[in-house]
Amino acid sequence: MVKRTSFEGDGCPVARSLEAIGDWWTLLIIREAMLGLRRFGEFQSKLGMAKNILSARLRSMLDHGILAMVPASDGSAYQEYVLTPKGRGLFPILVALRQWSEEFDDTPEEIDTIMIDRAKGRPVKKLELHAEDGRLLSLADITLKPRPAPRRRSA
Amino acid sequence: MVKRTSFEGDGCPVARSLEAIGDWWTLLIIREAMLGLRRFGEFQSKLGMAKNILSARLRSMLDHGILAMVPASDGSAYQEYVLTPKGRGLFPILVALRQWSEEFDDTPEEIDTIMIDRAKGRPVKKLELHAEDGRLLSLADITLKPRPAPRRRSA
DNA sequence: CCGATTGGTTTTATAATGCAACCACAAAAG
DNA sequence: CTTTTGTGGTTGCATTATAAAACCAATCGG
Repeated sequence: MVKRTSFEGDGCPVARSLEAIGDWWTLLIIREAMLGLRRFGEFQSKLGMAKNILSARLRSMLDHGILAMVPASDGSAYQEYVLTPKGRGLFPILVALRQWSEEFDDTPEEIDTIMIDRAKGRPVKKLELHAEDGRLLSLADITLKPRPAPRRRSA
Repeated sequence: MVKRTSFEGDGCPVARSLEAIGDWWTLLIIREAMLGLRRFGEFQSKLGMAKNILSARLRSMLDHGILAMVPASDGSAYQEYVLTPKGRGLFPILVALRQWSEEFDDTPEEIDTIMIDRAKGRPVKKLELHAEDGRLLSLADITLKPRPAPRRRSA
């Protein structure tokens, strides 16, 4: 096999995510969907991508349950692509990508938008990872452990 | 041009991140680096990827300042790849990817590891996005705004 | 009903990926 | 110090993905 290796069977949850959203365009489509775009043509003109690629990505996201097709919105007979809860669940990933650029990009002056708290109009804070007891955690504070065996009925 | 479209000039910080880490293998290499791998052969055998691809990805990450080469560690004359602060800054992205799988994967029983707080041995909480005043924010609570013009000396 | 727009599919060309073979140099063995 | 092994790659070729453009059917606006 020379096809692009699939991570489907992999037990690593990072690999499993990448299997669904790890290609070039998917996250950008999702970003636009989160900003309110819904129609094929909107995505295509906003992102400037080839229509066949967009078509393939949309279908893949439908298959993965990230997007769903809904009948209308205006009165037309066309369909629209909307995020499912699973799709909206990608929000922290986009925030993490954005904040990494904001913090480490070599030419941050080229970044043209900032994410603000709609209620107050103020920039948001950085994503935080906490322990159960509330302590703020960083890379050095965590480790991986095998998943506990699933509960059997008579174990 | 038919080459894979580059997001280099794009002002969107998500696109800019993807330019650096948006390909198939990069984040998996970084995951392994965060778990302690440092040598070419370690990455190659652990990930099972082609050596030329690994070579290209490592070079790209060096160029992007995500990895650095350091001379030794054991006494040998070989070199090792270690994460820079910019590379360690990718940690929230990996956490976000992991947690998305944990929450939305169709077959979560196939996920083989969980992330735990090293100090307490307990699972970590979900990533949280807060406003400056501490309110927990979700997708519906945020919006984007053009980046404020950079301060000029005599403005 | 006629033309334009929307939402794609098909075709064809190029770039990226995967695998295997090869190679230089360091390290270890004799 | 000579041979052998292991590390860290590069090179060549087959396959796959991506891109751009042409094409096409259904829908909508008048």
